[in-house]
Amino acid sequence: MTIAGNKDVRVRFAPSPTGYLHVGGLRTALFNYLFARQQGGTFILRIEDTDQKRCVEGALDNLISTLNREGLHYDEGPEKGGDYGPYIQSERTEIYRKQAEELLAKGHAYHCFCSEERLEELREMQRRLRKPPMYDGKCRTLSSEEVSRNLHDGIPSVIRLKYPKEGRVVFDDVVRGRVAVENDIIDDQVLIKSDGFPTYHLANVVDDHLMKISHVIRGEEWLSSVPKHIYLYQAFGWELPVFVHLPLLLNPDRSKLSKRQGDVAVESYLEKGYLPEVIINFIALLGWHGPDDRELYTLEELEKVFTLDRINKAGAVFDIEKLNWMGGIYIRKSDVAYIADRAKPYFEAAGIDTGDREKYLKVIAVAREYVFCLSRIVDHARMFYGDVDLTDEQTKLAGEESAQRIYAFWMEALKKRKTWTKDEVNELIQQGIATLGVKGKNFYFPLRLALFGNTHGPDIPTLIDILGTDEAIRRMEACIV
RNA sequence: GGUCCCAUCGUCUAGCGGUUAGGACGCUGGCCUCUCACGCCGGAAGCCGGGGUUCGAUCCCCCGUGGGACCA
Repeated sequence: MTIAGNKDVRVRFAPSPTGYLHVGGLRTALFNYLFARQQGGTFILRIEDTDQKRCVEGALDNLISTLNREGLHYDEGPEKGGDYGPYIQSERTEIYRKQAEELLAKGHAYHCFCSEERLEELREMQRRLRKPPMYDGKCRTLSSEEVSRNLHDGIPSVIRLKYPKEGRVVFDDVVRGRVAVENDIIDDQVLIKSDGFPTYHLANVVDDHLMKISHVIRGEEWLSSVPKHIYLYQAFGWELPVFVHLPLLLNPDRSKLSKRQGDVAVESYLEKGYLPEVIINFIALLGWHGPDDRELYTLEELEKVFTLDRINKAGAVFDIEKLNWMGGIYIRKSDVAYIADRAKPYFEAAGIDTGDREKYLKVIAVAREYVFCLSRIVDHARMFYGDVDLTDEQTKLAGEESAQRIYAFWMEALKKRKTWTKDEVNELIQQGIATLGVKGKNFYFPLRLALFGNTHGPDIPTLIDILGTDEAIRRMEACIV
């Protein structure tokens, strides 16, 4: 199972196209991808859109583009193709129908003609009796004559799994170990709905088999439906895949990560300018940990070291604080030009002209020190472009007599030359302090205010270097009362 | 309600019978520094509870408690 170069390893990420990619989904996709790459296997994308109610226009394109932006390129799937297509379940309904027929013929499934009303009443009664809500098997024993008559009469029906009422299932999960479930608590799951579409359970098992999926790596929420799946595999006479149920991603209150409690769409993190590689790195560490204390990994590095046996069992809270920390690390450690290019759209959106490349790079080098995502860089960069806006209080500070003397000194000094190195500016600072008799904050704050619009920020030589001598003079002039 | 899963600092986690229980985020003290940010150094903070097994349990078993998921 851990032999590299295993061509038989075929895994899939099988999301529903509900409009956006959930971070939990991305984590599942990532682990599938990493396992495939680490093993030299195949990573497949399959779209589970049999629940038409949940499908959203444009969701598929969005899904694919997000996966691509995150670097999780699949080997087989929609648009790309492969030997086991189609990879969209709604295009495979004929297959499921045939498989359901087979189950019917083998006596592992049956037609159920119970109305929605009866089912509702049944549930209501079970609720009152504090019994687990499940189908009572009324149509299990229908004679073939009754079935064909009902079918002929056009009574709406579904096809249900004829799940055994006795015994127990025992199966192995790579993460959980051995799991045992009593059969009597398992419902006669609907396989084909009245609209002819299959349910998740049927489509999933059929596709996993036909697509030769070797390892089913998915979220823990599916663990409790494994017995039904196993029964299906056995009913068809198919070999079982290896099950790998991943721990859930959790909200801060430890419930399953949901839209209710913050952003869960990968796209929205991307929009905010979290680097794609940050999201991958961060999410890889939710439920998985490398062999040492390392926290920073590129996708390629993860591909090398990822193993299933280091997956954790317990759910993991999605901690935005730590994501932010990691975001900041990447923004500071990456190449300035790379960050500059990535940040450009945010500057354009803010109406800032980044045409002066040299200046822009200097701005980015400074502004990135303060942020954890690209969209925020602009907030720390806009003062280098356009005019400085001072509050009343700041204007008052700049208008003080000592501040005015400082400006006069600098305007006079800077005029002497076109360009100044940082060292030369530092010399000027020393001169200024000496001649004006002002030092420390009293010297620097008015300066930073005039040049930058804030008493906190980069050092003076850096500010003058970025702005250029002329602009620096102009800005101080603007502060002269 | 039933079933299943889970349980180490607030959070992410290392640990696979004997460790001063390690790392990271966050918090915090200090250093750097004109300020902020970065960076660096230090600190506080954890084995859910009770029984076993064992010379010895964070680790293995059972029960409880708590949390979660699924079923509708």
